[in-house]
Amino acid sequence: MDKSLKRMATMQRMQAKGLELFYSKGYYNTSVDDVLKELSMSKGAFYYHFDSKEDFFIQIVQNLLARKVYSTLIEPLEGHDDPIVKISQCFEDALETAVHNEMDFGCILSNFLSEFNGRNETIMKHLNDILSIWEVNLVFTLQKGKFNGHLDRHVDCEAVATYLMSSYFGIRTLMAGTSPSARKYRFMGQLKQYFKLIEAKNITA
Amino acid sequence: MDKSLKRMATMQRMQAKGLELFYSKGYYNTSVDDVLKELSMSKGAFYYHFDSKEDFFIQIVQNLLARKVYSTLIEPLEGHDDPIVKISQCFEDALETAVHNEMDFGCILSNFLSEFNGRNETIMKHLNDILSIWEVNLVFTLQKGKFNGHLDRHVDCEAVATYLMSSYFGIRTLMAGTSPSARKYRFMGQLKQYFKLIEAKNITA
DNA sequence: ACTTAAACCGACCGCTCAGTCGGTAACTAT
DNA sequence: ATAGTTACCGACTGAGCGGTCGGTTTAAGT
Repeated sequence: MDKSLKRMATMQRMQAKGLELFYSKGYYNTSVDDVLKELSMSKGAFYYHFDSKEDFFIQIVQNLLARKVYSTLIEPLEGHDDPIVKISQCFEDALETAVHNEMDFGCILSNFLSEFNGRNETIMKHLNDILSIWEVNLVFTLQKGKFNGHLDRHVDCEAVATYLMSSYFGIRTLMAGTSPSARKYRFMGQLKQYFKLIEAKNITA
Repeated sequence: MDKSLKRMATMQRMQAKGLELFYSKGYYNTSVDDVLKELSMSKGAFYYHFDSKEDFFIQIVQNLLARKVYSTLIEPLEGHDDPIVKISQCFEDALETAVHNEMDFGCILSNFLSEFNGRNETIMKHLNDILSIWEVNLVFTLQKGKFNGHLDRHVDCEAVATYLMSSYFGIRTLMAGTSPSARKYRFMGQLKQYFKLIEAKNITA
């Protein structure tokens, strides 16, 4: 399955730089030549490894974005602890990287969803795949939390997942504007208020 | 202040079609010729009325987007009734138009914020102006609600506004993907749960 | 009828972009 | 050494873009 190591290494380099530029300048606003210039490589090298700009992007989505979303937004939720604590921490960490202008992979996903929506069916399909993996895992984590007695029995896990994803994507759009760290602080405060609603009620002392 | 009526009418037509195309295909993915083709007009007409594509877009933002955001997201909040009821209804209405694939101006704003972030300072400034007008009015509405006894005294109005804007922008990104009406339903349910947190507590019966 | 200016036309320019192609260097197998 | 394959080079093509400009139409004023 692994082609020659050299090939893999080159493709990795190209994809990493590609993601960086596509994220910061947008897909349609980044030319293949922009990527190649930063890598001091030639058109020939690019089209030797990839069929087209679109193919290049899709491979980036599958090889880099999907893995990173998994490792930053899904993996941290594993285990049997209180899902509220883990989701809070997970969002906190993700938004903190966003404050420092590093690549926040949830934000990347959200940006690309906006950029390709209604413009490129093929790419949207791949992005929506990642989105639904996140959604499924969030729902699963919440259900497990309910089963383990961390969440209130009446909680609608699908709805909570939708709401959490919404607020996360939205705060990233807002933070891109002005005063990101103040907005992050306010957001996390309200998120924790919201979490109080769905945590298990200690009706019996 | 009003130039000749003909001039105004033509510019209006161009701007309306421009917004429609920029919204559905994105700014960078829509050429001036695309707009002109749909209007059966010529390059000359376009550059007679507008300095550049960017100038054209900024005028659209100021003349159409700003007004529409105001009339759909801000004006409905006026008055002295319970802000929770009004904000709920306002979001409900905006998301309903979104379900039917009509132009939802909050969504347009959110999309453009994503598209121009880090790519065009000038345009971002105009978009952020609209955003902060919305924010200021939300905060004001909430504070008034607190004063009128509809909201709990301990509510942090800035934080609630940030949280509301986040969730609204986010749900629009999500709804663009799959099953918009199911997501809208789940979202509104959780939003109403959240509102229970900030409404005035009837501690005294 | 003549003048004038606003409104509009569309060929054209310079440039950027995705993608092509004939060539070459480096490595590997025999 | 030779042949074949992989990896890479960079000039080039053709389409599409934003923007220009000389010219034409329309309508109002006199």
